[in-house]
This record gives sequence, structure tokens and C-alpha cells, in this order.
Amino acid sequence: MSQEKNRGRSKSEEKRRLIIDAAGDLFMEQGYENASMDGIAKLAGVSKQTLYSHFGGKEQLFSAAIECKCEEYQLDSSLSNTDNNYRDSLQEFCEQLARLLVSPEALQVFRVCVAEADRTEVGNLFWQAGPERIRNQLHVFLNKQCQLGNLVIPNIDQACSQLIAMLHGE
Amino acid sequence: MSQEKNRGRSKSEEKRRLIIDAAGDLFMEQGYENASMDGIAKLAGVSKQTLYSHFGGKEQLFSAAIECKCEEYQLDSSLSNTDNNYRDSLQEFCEQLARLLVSPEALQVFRVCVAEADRTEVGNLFWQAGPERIRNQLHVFLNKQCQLGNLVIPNIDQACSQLIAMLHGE
DNA sequence: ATCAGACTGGACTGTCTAGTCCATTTTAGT
DNA sequence: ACTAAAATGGACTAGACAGTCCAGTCTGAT
Repeated sequence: MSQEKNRGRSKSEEKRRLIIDAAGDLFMEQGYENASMDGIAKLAGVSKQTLYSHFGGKEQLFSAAIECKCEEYQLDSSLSNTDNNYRDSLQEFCEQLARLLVSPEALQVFRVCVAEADRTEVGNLFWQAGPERIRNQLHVFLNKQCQLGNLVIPNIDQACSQLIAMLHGE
Repeated sequence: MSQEKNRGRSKSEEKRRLIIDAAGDLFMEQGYENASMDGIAKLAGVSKQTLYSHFGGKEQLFSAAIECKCEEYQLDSSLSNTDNNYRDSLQEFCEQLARLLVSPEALQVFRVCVAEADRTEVGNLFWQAGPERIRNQLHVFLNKQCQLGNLVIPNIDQACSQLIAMLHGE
């Protein structure tokens, strides 16, 4: 049937991007229910058929769009940078995260995901691709600093929670 | 036409409650879009007509249901109690709020409201009837304690934010 | 030139739902 | 008992939307 995903620069890859982008925009703007497949197809400048042949249906398209958004908003990991002073790394991490947490776009992704959280698997998908991954970065970093003797933290999990909560609050 | 809203204990009042309760349950369980007026009418044990004569339409019913939920979850204000030691009052407030913040029902209200936040006025409605009111209680309390000399807080707004953020985090 | 797979566009089906209409029944105040 | 408001229930309209189907076009590889 379908060969293993078009070699190099086939037409498909182009359309796929167009569709995901359009879907991302519309889903974020109108939510899952209110965004129609016709609307997405139109915005992407693509026929409805193409939508359905690239992604199987609305839910799958939605998942793909969310996954993509989460990657977009990933922090470039200042925490894995070992050159800097650990304080600098940590501060940069905090600043990046704080910026992310108040950015209207990221907030919108959050909203839409929360809305669909218990009707589909999107809740888990989003959580793992987004917040969970960031929290892990922080956890690994703090752990390393403790082993290096730079920090003394009795309960690292708790420390992660507290730091992130503080950034939320601000 | 309609006299000024049934005096005392008319049938209407009963139905109104049935409807609001059913609407609350269904909206919270399925979200705004997925809950149908037919479904609500059925669950309330009431005809669809009655729905439409009590509330004008779906949006208005939704607003009414949200407002009602917010009242349900209001903290009984331990902060206005001046008998206790202020530390006790504050601690009780924190415990109540922490309990509220992790209760599945309240979380559900939050979800559904966030989902609809920028399609309707429900966002504001919820915010004012819920989080904003609680925050105000805290603000007033801290202010009073400062004037009494029990506490010294340079920036009360910030203190409110931090305390609430901490409770969220936990 | 031929052929296959990607794409198009538009028609079509089936389903769901908000909201309306209306004839009939129930309820409550006088 | 009489009356008017409140409620019922079921049929109906009108629009939206997911998903399918299909006839035909475009494009690139052989």
C-alpha cells in the first residue's frame, strides 16, 4: 500500500504541514467541537479528502496538532548546559518557564487540552509532552546538583513542585 | 404577562431547582457542547418547554448553572471570624482552600469554565463568582491584620498571590 | 506514453441538536 | 367549580457537521 512515507521532499510532507498548522490554529482558536473539518480544510487550502487520507479523522488530527504545539513550546534546555554556573542555568530555566506560563499561545493550548481532557486521551498526551517533560528536566538537574554537592535538597520532588508553583503564581 | 416571579413556594421554584441541578450535573460531566438540552430536560424529569420558559436558551441556562456551582463551593468565611487567634483563622482558611482546590467537583467546574472562557461571558462570570471572591476575602483579612499590627506585609497583593500559589502547588 | 498515487471539488448521507409550535393536561389560587 | 398560569409531550424546522464517495486532474517515475 503506502510506501514508507515519501522519500525526501514529496508533496505529502508539504500538505501535512499545511494541515497541521491550520488545524493547530483553528483548534486553538475555537476549541475542538467548534472547529470543523471543512473549516480546517479550507484554511489549509486543501481538499477535505486530503485531510482524511493524511489523518484518519478529527480526533487523530487533533492529537497530531497538540503534539506539534507542545514541541513548539519546548524549552531549549538550559539545564543540561554544564558550562555555566548552576545558578545561572537555574535562573535561565525559571525565566524561560515563567515566560512560557504567561504566553497567550501556550495558555490557549492548555485551555483546549483541559477542555478535552476527560473525553479523549488528549489529556495524557498533552501532560506527557508538555508539563511532565519540563518537570523531568528540572528533576534531573536538581538531582545532579545535589550529587555534585552544589545543593542540598532533602526532597527533590517537593522542591520541583514548589519551584514550579512559585513560577505559576508570579 | 408573567407576574413577578411566583410568590413564596410556587411550582416554578421547584422545577427551576430541578433544572439547574440537572444542568449542573450534565454540563460538568460532558461540557457545554456535548450536553444537550434534551438530555438536561430528561435528567431533570421536565419537558423541554419548561427549560425554555424558565431560562431563555442554552447559554443562559449554562450561566445560571455555573453561578449556582460557585455559590455551592464558597468557603464559609473563617477569615471574618474575629474571635479566634488570627493564626488559627488563617490556617483554617488555607486548609479549606486547599481542600477545595483538589476536590474533583470544583476542578470540574474549573475545567468546563476554562473551556468556554473565550467563547462566552462565562469566563468572567466564573472568575468573579469564584476565585476573585476568595482572593478578596484574603486581601481584606491580611489588610486588617496589618492595621492591627499582627502582621507586617509590604505588598498585600503579592502576599495574596503567593499564598494562593503555594496552596495550588501543594 | 503510460501508470500509480496524491490531490481536488463537490455532492451526498446520516446524525445530532437548538429552538419552536401546539393541543392537551395538571396545578393552584379565588 | 372556574380560571389562568404552568407544565407536558411529541412533532417539526432548520442548520451544522463528520465522514464517504466518486469522477476527474496533476505529477513524477519508469
